[in-house]
Amino acid sequence: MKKENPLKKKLPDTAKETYSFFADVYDVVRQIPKGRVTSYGAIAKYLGTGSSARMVGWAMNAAHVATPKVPAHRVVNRNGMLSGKMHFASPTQMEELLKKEKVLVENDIITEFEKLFWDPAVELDL
DNA sequence: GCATTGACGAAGG
DNA sequence: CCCTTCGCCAATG
Repeated sequence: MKKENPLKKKLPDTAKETYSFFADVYDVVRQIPKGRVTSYGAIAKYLGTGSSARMVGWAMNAAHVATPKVPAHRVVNRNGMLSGKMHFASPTQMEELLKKEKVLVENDIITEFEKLFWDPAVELDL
């Protein structure tokens, strides 16, 4: 069952399969509990690592138009750094959102990232 | 159609 | 331990 896709307006035939990847990424990110965070690599791994973490980040770029809105602010790199904060409406938006969820951010790095880390491959237990 | 880039990550020096 | 290089895969120039 497909839902309305954010990029369906473009939807190249070559990317048809790739599209499932997008949907999966969005679905996983939406399942991230409040106050928790995960990494691009973790998501990629959960999806089978066959796609590489970069594709996750790339998918996030399109997540801005995904419905419902994907909490992309809960996704950071393996370093726990807010690498994509500059892609939000405001460079501080990501940080603000995280702090609202009791996620402390210091110097663009999530404090105790290891403790707040939410691994879909573990939590969702495949 | 080839070259560069990118919200990443792991490995090598 | 810090910095550089390679790999991934799709998009964009």
